[in-house]
Amino acid sequence: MLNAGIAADSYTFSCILKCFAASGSVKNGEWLHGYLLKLDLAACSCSVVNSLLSFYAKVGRVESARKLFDELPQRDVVSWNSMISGYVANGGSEEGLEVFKEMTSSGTKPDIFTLSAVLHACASSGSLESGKSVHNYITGQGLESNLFVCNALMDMYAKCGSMEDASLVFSQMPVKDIISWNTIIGGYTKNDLPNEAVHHFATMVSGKWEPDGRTISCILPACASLSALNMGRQIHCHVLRNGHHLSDDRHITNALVDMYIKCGALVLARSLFDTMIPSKDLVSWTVMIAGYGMHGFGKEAIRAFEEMRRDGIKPDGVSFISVLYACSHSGLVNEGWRFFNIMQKECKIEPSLEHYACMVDLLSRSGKLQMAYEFIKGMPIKPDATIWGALLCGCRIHHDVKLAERVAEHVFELEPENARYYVLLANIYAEAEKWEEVKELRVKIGRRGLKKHPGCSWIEVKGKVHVFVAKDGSHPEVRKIEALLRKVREGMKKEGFSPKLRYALMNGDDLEKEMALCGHSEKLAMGFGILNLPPGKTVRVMKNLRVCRDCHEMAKFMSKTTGREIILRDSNFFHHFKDGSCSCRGFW
DNA sequence: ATAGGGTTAG
Repeated sequence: MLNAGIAADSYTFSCILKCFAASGSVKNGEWLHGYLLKLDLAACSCSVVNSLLSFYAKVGRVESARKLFDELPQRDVVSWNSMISGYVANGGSEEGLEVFKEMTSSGTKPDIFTLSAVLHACASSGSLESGKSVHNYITGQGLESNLFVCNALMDMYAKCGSMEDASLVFSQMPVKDIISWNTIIGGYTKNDLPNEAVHHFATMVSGKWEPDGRTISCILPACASLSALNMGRQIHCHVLRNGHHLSDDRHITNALVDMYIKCGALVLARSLFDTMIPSKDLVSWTVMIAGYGMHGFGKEAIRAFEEMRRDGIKPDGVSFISVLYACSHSGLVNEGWRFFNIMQKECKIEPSLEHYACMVDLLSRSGKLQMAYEFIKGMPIKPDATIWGALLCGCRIHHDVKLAERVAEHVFELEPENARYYVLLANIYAEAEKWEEVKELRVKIGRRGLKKHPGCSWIEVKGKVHVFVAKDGSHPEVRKIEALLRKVREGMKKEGFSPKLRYALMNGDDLEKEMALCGHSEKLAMGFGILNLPPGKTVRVMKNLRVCRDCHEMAKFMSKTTGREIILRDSNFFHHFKDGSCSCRGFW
């Protein structure tokens, strides 16, 4: 065009800059910038300058954008907006908020584009405080009903962890669109409120809204965390019914594979994973590797990791966490060390706190408690409570009270308000029959007013979820279940399996301890499943905390005597019981 | 006909 002697106008330049931005052609854009300077066109056309600003932001040259922005003789609202969103898109939330302040004090009135960029900045820096002040500003401007603004507000509140505020915005919106629904559902899912997510999904569907791919990707992790296999299956059916535009979406398939894994359906997950030829990406592999780890198949996890690398996919930090966890859950200490080294030396990935936590977990689970302690001491970054907590868990498994006390000091100093760790130490004392120390800790928990999560287990039978809490006799069939469990216990004793009384975690005589063990929620749920599910059907039980060792023994025994498979999902691991043994082979 | 915005999977 230029060679033909046809003069380009500002529209031409805007179009071509958009092209350069989309293809990431930094050189071409910079050349055009120089060309425009010679023509002095940049000075007279706001739209061209703003195109240039947006070009620099999109190719990640936010410094060049800033330089151009600073030299502008006049700025309109789009210039300000481009500068703010340029910063935000390149990880400069703080700078974006600074520019916003400059903008308001310079007398340029922010519009809804400005506000969504600024809200995005608050969201990615996770600062609820600045988000709220922007919300106040929005209300002052009378923009609190605008659809775009509300969607951005909800997303900001969700990312800052306040679903109360997000749902308040949602409920007051005069008009909603699919993005509003996706944002609120995804917000609940990410903030670990899966029941709320499911509730909103149900409301959405019954309100004649058609879920799209994003909705599906938002709701599946909620099914996964609830272990709601039937609901997950129904959503999978919806995806299949709605044809290619949904089922070809890799986000959805990856989320489906993850859902099946976390619902205990590893075989289904693997066959779906296998259909993803050749479109498996890093996330697909990571999900599968983590899945094998969670189900106790460490060797398969390693095989998958190596297959992924052979396929030319470069592992990232998250995929290393998956493989390290898999090693730790299967007691593969040497392999774990190997991957920890590969990660740093070959892949040049700096280990994060999570990687260190995996290593501590790996060492302490396999009984190398002292080594784990030294490992923590030698960390180049400051260990947090989860790191020390992993070692504390190891101390419990291997009954090391002395080390536990030293470790607990670190944990309590770092997270004095987390009841979990006090309970953990109390359990360690209880298992060692140190009742005075147990009492002291209970007093401490009470004095601090801390709330601990009661253990509970649940099971789905005929479409209904039955929840059991330890020692809770409220379920109508609890007498029948207890009778069954007593019979199982007698059978176990006859074959020489005595009850693991130390896990009763109470001071008393043997009979009292046996009674307490019998009331554990996972036993009640398993017993209920055996009594109410058709013969031969797999019993799938979920528990919010870790499985008790005595319950683990009993599950093994019952899988043999009833000829049923039992799948027990606890807070982070699956146990598959079959013919008297468990897939975890003692590691968990 | 020209520049800027909101929601997904590990």
